[in-house]
Amino acid sequence: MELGRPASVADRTVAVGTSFMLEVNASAILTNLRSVGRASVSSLAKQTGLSRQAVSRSLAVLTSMGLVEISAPDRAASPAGRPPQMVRFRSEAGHVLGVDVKARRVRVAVADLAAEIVAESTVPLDGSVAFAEWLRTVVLDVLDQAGIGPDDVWHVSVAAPGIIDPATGHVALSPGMPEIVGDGILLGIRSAVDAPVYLDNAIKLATIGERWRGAPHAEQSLVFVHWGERIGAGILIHGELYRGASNDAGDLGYLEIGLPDTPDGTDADLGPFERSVGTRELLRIAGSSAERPSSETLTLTELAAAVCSRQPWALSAVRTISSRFARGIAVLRSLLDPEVIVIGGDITELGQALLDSLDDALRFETLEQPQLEFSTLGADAIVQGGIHQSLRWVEQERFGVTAVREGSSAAGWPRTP
Amino acid sequence: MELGRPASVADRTVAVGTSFMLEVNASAILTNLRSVGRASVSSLAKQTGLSRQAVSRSLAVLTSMGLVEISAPDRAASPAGRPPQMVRFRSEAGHVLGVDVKARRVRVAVADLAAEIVAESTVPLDGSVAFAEWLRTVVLDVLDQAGIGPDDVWHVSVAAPGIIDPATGHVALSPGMPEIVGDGILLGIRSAVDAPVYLDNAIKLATIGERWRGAPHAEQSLVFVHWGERIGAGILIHGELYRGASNDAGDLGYLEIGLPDTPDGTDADLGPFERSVGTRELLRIAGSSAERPSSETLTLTELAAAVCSRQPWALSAVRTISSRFARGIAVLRSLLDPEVIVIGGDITELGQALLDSLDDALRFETLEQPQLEFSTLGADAIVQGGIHQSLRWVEQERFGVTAVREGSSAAGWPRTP
DNA sequence: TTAGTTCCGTACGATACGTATGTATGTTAC
DNA sequence: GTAACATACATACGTATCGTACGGAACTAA
Repeated sequence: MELGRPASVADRTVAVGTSFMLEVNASAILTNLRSVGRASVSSLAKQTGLSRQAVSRSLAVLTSMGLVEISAPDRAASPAGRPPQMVRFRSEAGHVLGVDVKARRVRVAVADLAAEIVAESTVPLDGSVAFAEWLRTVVLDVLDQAGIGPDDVWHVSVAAPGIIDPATGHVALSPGMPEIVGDGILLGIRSAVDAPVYLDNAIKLATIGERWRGAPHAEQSLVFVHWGERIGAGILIHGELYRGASNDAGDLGYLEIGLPDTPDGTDADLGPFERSVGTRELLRIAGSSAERPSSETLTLTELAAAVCSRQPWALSAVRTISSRFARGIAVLRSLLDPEVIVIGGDITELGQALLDSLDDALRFETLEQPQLEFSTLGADAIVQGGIHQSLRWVEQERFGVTAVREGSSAAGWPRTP
Repeated sequence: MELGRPASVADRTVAVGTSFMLEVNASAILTNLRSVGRASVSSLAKQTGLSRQAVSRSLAVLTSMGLVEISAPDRAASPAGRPPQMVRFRSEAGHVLGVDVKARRVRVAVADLAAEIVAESTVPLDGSVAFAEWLRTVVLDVLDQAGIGPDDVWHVSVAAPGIIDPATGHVALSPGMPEIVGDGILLGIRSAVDAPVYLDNAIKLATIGERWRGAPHAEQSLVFVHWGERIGAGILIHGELYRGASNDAGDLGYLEIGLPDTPDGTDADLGPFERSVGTRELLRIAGSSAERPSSETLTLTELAAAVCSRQPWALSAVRTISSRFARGIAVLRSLLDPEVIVIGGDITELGQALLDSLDDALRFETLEQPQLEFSTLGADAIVQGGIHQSLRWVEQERFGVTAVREGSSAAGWPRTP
């Protein structure tokens, strides 16, 4: 279930039989075709450096696997001469699911192999029925909506809040959703579809989503910070999610860097950094300002409105919290030096004023600072990250070249008897 | 020169011609043989899953390349039957250089392809002659001592202090060694041997060395902290060195986490963290202790002796600095969560007392803390890291399977006409 | 000396690749 | 409308690799 490649000595790829070459070439051709969508045989031959015959052979295999399709000749493709038959990647050959489980609702998206979302559904949680059983019906409903059967799903990625071991999919802790602790999600999904399931923390998958759809210019390193009452981060390094030794990397909330803190005993459920820069502290600072006209409990949306109308007391609170958060960014910068830091979570309600304020606070840092952005995907990032994660699995396990050892070819490729 | 693999779509490996299979298999066999040293043809066949003929064919190619050698039959290898001819990896077929340039001396080590050091030399710097020219003679001397010629060197890795761009090998800044700024090192090495040269910051290569020889149990993530007057770190993630967007990741010295600092203006050449926990501050704290008998300027060696004899004033200073450093470790932990943190640099003179003191300071952290170790390699780590880096280049570029495209096979493998 | 075991070498069929040649199907010029 | 041209497709042939099969070589043990 883990996507990392072991690459040990024993697992080194060995070519046993000439059919291995076909496998290698078909995989290369498929990759090429997927990147362009439609192409002629000749253009594929030119791209890969193979002869047209070799390309044709590979395409025959791919056609029999249902992955490509030969469509009508297209005279527009080459101005003179016989018009080439076009080859198309059958992105409808398989589908993947991205699932976002939250305390109040579950969101499921079905995407084809070109990452195009073909069906999507957000369903409020129904507490009257067992979670696994309920999840099963939600998934089956979306599949029905997409017009595909359970067998058409190749891989599922699920995001949920809490502490999750992605190797097993076991949910160890989920303060906001006790019903998912254990293997309830896994069981629910597996009862609906017969495909590998990847289950991970929501922030991790959101990070993948941001890298992929939100900030694709961050090739190598990206940090996604979820900034709300709680604060957590996902770290992408070398284009891969980095989890750390205890599956705990990016635990910004418990960062302790000498910032002002609440008195002992208050907000003990939060970490030091959360107590200092989380939205709860922000609302406390802004709400208790002497200049503020009202004295009712302040909400984030009200604060955002006040910031928007440039109320001094609101701007002042944002500046205070920004300067504290900037200290955290500076620490992140000196240790990790990421290309981009993407900020998501409730705090983004504050809009450009917050970004400006952060930039001001970081202006005095000596080191070159990373690019700072708000998430452009918002809540979508999680589902998108799941889809991307699943498609990466498909690429590696079903489209990738398999290590042929001791005659046991891996799944996906047909044996030529 | 960069070892990372681009793996773009266009560069995807394509099998053009059946000789590709031989290449794949020979590479796999070579890897296998390298891991065991000596093996019979049959055992290699069993290991790789290939037929004996295929193994023999590959071995013939490898023999013609000079990489393997068929030695006398060994009756001990199989108790009954005809004794097998043994195949040996010719680790003397090529050599790599690890070079450690420091302000006062240069250290050069020659290693064979089995990473065995065959010659080593540490030469004090000679300021009377141009640096590049001097480096050239040092390198040639060591090669002479190893009994090999310049053509037998396949790759060189050089470590130097300062800000270095490993992509170009250009030294941008080196406060302690102005003579190496620019391309002096590159020119000196290249005038001695005709091989690719990798030039990087010393801490980075030390990190690789620690991972490889010092703490090989840290498979995935390791942070090497150089702790002296200055403080810097190298970060290994996913088994790879992580540099960050500005080639600046792990810049611990400029970490600012609210620790006690010197008054403004003092030690302006150091960063905040260095001013707070570096050896200069340690000696200042210990030296100004009222309990200390002498009032002369304290050296680290004297302090280490005092710690060893359990002088209260020395232990107290170590405790103070440890608790500050532990704060930095905690930050590192919450952001990066590495498996192991290896500490090197002058501070290791203090020995076990420092480690104990750090453990005490970290005991109260809520999160599970990473394993804390002293470097077992010391100054050797840099040269060892260089050798490892070079051998990795050799593996990828000369032993690895090359993407065969448009008939242009990569270097190393013979064309079969 | 003989049986058993293991290794080495050659022969054969299968498969994939590239090159070469011929055929099919379009556009363009007259 | 027909000829010339350009491109794509299809078939045939030679090359190289692999695996399997079989016979000879070398050594041990009875």
